[in-house]
Amino acid sequence: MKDLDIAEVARASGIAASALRFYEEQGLIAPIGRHGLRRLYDPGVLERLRLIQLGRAAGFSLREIAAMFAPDGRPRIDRRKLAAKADALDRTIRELGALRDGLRHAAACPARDHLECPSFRRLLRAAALGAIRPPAAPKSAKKFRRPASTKRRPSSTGGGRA
Amino acid sequence: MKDLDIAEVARASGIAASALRFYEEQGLIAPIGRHGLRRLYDPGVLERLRLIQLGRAAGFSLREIAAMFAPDGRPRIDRRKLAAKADALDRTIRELGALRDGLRHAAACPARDHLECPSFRRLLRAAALGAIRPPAAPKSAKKFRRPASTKRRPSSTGGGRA
DNA sequence: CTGCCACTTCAAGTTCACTTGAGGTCAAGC
DNA sequence: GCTTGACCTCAAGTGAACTTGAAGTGGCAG
Repeated sequence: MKDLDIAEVARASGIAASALRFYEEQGLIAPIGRHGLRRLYDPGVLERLRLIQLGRAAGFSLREIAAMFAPDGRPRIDRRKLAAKADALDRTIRELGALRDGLRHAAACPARDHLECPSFRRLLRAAALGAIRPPAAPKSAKKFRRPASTKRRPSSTGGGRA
Repeated sequence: MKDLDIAEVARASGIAASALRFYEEQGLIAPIGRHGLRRLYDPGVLERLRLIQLGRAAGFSLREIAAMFAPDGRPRIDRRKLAAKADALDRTIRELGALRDGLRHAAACPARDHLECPSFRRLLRAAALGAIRPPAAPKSAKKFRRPASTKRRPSSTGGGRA
């Protein structure tokens, strides 16, 4: 395939060009070359970006993601850490599952005060078992400059605590 | 039960006193009174804090959480929004599940370059289907005020994009 | 009554992940 | 050959969620 310029990558990945440059600065991606000043990207960068987005969604910091990617390109990953992360993710998933059930219950439960509902409290208690590591909060989302859609609403960030 | 002072709440919840004051400033919690200058909390605040932590883990911003709590105290929640959030959570959970599987696979797969492994690529593709909303990044996690340590290493935060 | 020190307020600082703005370059179209 | 404008760099700004520091207050042990 032909190489892509930054605008094409931005369009294809849904990631702003400024963010792509930032990722490069952080060592997460790299262009294969330049055409004049302009960066040229191998189409494979799109897969890498998907991996990055995924990692972010899972609560990894860019630094952590960079660490599991290796500076040179391919995902040289520490298998032990990977397994540990998978376990952590599993816990998070279970907690989020409990939260989801709690939300659904709250949406359906006729009780006026959810904290009075025994089943809601049970879910709450179950979900709160593991020390939760809050994800990071996106800022706002500017998009790159597409006309419609892309609603971008930050989510949250957190201060995790012991 | 007896009322708690801020240090007790911090200890019981695992949330720093400074964060509790911050939450109060943001309208997320409130003391039931004061003893002199000192805040006194109803033990019920602990449940509220669990809910807040859970919400943060699920990717809600403090603002969003405050919105679903109501300024007066009880969780007056918009059932429609709740259901929508549950659906969004469900998508996130599925994506994280795919990511977890991908991580586990990567930890076990003998292929040197995971991107060359068809099953890893398939997982990647599956996981990337939904536009992912990255969570927020906790700053560090200071704990409340333990003597040593507190190394402060942030984890991640994210900028989501369409 | 004295002193301690946990608690208080308030402003400023920090981290993360980007975005924005100013000023510059250059490939391509006219 | 000149203009255009997408792309460039670099510094500074932004927002979220807290933390930190300085200066003050007051309950309570002694």
